[in-house]
Amino acid sequence: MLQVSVLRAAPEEVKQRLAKKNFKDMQLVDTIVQLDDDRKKLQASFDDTQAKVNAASKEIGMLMAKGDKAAAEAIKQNVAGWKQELEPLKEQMAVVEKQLADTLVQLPNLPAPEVPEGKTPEENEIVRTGGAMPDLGPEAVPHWELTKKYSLIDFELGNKITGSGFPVYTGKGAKLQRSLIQYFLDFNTEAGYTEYLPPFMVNAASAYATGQLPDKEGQMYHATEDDFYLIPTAEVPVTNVYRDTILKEEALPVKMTAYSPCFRREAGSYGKDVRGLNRLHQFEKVEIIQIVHPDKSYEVLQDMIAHVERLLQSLELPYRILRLCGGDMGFTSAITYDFEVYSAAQQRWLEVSSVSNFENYQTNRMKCRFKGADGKTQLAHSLNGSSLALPRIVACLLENNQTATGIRLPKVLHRYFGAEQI
RNA sequence: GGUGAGGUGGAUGAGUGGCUGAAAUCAGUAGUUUGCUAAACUGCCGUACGGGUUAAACUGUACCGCGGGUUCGAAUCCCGCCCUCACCGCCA
Repeated sequence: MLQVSVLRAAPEEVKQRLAKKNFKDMQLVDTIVQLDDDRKKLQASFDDTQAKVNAASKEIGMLMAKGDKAAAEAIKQNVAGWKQELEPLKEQMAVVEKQLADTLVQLPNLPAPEVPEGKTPEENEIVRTGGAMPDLGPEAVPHWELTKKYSLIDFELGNKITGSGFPVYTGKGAKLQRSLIQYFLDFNTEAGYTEYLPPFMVNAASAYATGQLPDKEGQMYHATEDDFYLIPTAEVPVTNVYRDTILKEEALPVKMTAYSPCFRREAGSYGKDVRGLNRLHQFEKVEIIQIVHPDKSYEVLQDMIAHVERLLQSLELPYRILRLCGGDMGFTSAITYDFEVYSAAQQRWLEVSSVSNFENYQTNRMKCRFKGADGKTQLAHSLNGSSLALPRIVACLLENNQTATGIRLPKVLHRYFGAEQI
């Protein structure tokens, strides 16, 4: 969440930047500043009164020790009065603090200056395009036919076992998943990321810290008996490794990578968007996460983009990198670059990665700080990106590499998959 | 799931109602001294939210797993919850 100090310092500038993100509820900014004023006043008066109570209590203790019971009793009368004053103050403070917290989380992160103006995905900016477009013959088919033809994925079986959006990978299809996960993790750890294998369910505090709650509650599967949430991405458990911690400056940057299945309810999706592997309720993904010094986060963002780009290049897929416009960005992000690969048979671009700098929006919620050389603690910056989400990569690999005799695999996968084609 | 024992500052660990935001030791850090692959001594060394200051200094409040309660006063007493450990049960 945003820091109140930022809102106080320049409320009008904050509003302007929020407007770029297509945020409408501008009076919230003023509401927050007002609530914070109220909070400060209440605390000042509460603290003053409490100080009197504390001083009196100490005095009572000393009088009792001396045996001056009468004097002690007299002071007790005063204390009783102050305590009555404290009760309503305490209640008001709790109310104001809750309002402040509830309001503050309604503000999205501020977009970085270089975020393009725009409200819809059409207004995203294409940064660059890479890889060679395949030249498929007219007999090319979409991946949902290929997965059937080669017995790689059984969507109907998934329907029976669970429901739609829960595919069952079989035989070489399952092995391809495993190969990709293994390859992606190796690629990341070789670049200095430490591998984590996190829990696939988190508690509410963790979901709140990375911003899934309260904003996207309906997107997550919720195990109500134990109040756990199935993770929508490994970002949630892995970023929370550093919740409520104060790092040493020399511990930065923290670089983490993790494989996990991702669970998303995707309520309201339909049509060709959800056909085959395009959108699932459960899918596999490898994520990269960094926690860095605030001065370095934009440099690191470029590193992460280059890292994901190299990974896509190694898979020999045609791709493009988009800089998302303000209106299409996520709630918690300051800037986001999406990676899309071209699905030759569907003739459309499919998102396979999203690399974002959250600046201190997540770390402020998480209370993830570091102690600088000057001894002061300050919030770190957090970033993350997919490297990569599997389903659409698989869709493109299958479609773009289909031949009359089978499906070719890119060189880097040969040793993981144990064969050069399917 | 059951029974028992516990959860104190970076670590170990003292503290059963007031003089404890918390002993002591270790680690960390600044310095002094002696000098040589280091030792001794001294100071400093939690977090959050306020007040205050150009910035400090200084100062108020809260925090000893979390949340309530008793009391003039709670790390200390009571209740609920969470977690850890041991044993039992169950089990990949």
